[in-house]
Amino acid sequence: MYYRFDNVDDAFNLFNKMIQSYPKPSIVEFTKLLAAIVRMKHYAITVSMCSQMELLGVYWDVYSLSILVNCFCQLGQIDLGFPVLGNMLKLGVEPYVVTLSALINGWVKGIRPDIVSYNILIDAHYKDGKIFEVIDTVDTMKKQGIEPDVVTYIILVDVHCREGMVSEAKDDVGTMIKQGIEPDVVTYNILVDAHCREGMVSEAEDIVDAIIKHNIEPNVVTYSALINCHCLQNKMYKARKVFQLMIKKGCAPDIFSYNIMINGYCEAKRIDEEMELFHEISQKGPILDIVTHNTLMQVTCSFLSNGLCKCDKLEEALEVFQAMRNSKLELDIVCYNILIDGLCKSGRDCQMKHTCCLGAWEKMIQGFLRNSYTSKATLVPKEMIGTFTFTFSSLGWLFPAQSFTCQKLKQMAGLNQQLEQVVLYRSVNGMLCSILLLWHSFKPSLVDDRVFLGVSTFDKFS
DNA sequence: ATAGGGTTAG
Repeated sequence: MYYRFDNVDDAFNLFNKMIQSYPKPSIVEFTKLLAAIVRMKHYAITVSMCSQMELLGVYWDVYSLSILVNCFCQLGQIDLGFPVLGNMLKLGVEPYVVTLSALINGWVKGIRPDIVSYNILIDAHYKDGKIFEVIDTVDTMKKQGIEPDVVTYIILVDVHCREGMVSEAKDDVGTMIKQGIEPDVVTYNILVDAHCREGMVSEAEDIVDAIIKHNIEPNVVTYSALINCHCLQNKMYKARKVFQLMIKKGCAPDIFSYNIMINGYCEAKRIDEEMELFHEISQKGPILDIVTHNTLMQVTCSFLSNGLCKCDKLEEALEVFQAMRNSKLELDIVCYNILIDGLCKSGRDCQMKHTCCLGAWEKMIQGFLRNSYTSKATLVPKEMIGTFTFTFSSLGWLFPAQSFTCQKLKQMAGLNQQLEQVVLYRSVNGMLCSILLLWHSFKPSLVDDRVFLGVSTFDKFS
């Protein structure tokens, strides 16, 4: 049985029931719940739950550990995350030294890594840009008598594709087949996408034709990659054609396909068609997500640089932003960057900036409180850099490192005297991550670690 | 029950 939730709150409620029940549910039950939350891409919440489970003395197994480790990887917290894992497992080892290799090297109490553990680690190394480690881990795995499977090969194919080595990626697929591992639609999707990115459109189309002949049905990802390919070349009529073909073949467009189309129309400055499509999804399509909204904000903000209709366009972007704040959508770093960029371009309207800062503040505090990272916040020191106060905090868990955002904020702070303080956060491993803008209504004297330590201090602001 | 693919800012 799987869990499926419409929103995180329901999952959260169930989790709270589970940790209060007696006898306490088995790790299997917890794992099913965690898996459901991971499917909703709420990695930080999952980590937080794992940490509470540890306090309850739940026994970990290779499945639950894989989920946890994967969350760290998805959060881009490879260096930071694994020590926490080590700590959680009470290995009694110095923090910052232990990594997932603890699991791989068999240091973790009797839990043997399986093919999934290895694939997660291989993928994590790859996403971290450590290609040597990718190869190394594959070797280690083989030495342990675990042979690469289709997922392992897919990562290797992806490595070659992202390095622009498309023909090498094709060779990988040949090797797979020789090893008796049948490439699946995911494998071919990577190849199709890679060819599109290299501008080899007809080759991409040939691959799709070839896989159909091999009785592999293209799926929504295959079609989306092709659609995106045409969009990137500004050939919207072709994109539309594939979009319609997909529907005709009984493959329902998902939010990705719609977002790709909408973005394509935006880039082509065909706003009418973009809005038409937007209304189409609003009525009968999948639920609009953060990317859809961000794209809408982006298209209005893109007018700002042309020096056209400055204020009303920014007003439009702010309306979208407001709608997002009122929704259950979790605002992300791209959202803030688009808005901050728009604010910079549009001059220095205080009211607008106020809206932006307040939003950033509220969302971060909400996320922070819900994820209950209070204990992590106490672990970290504080330092001053330049004219800004950099405070170390666990807010980095909410947003990954973004130096661009920080630059924009500095620019903005310089422009606006009323902005009393810009506080930039760094995660423990020293990477710039989230931003918090403190508006003048918040007393600067409260700008210290206490601000982040929980509800009691938060009350002072609300 | 866990792992892999397609979208938005710079």
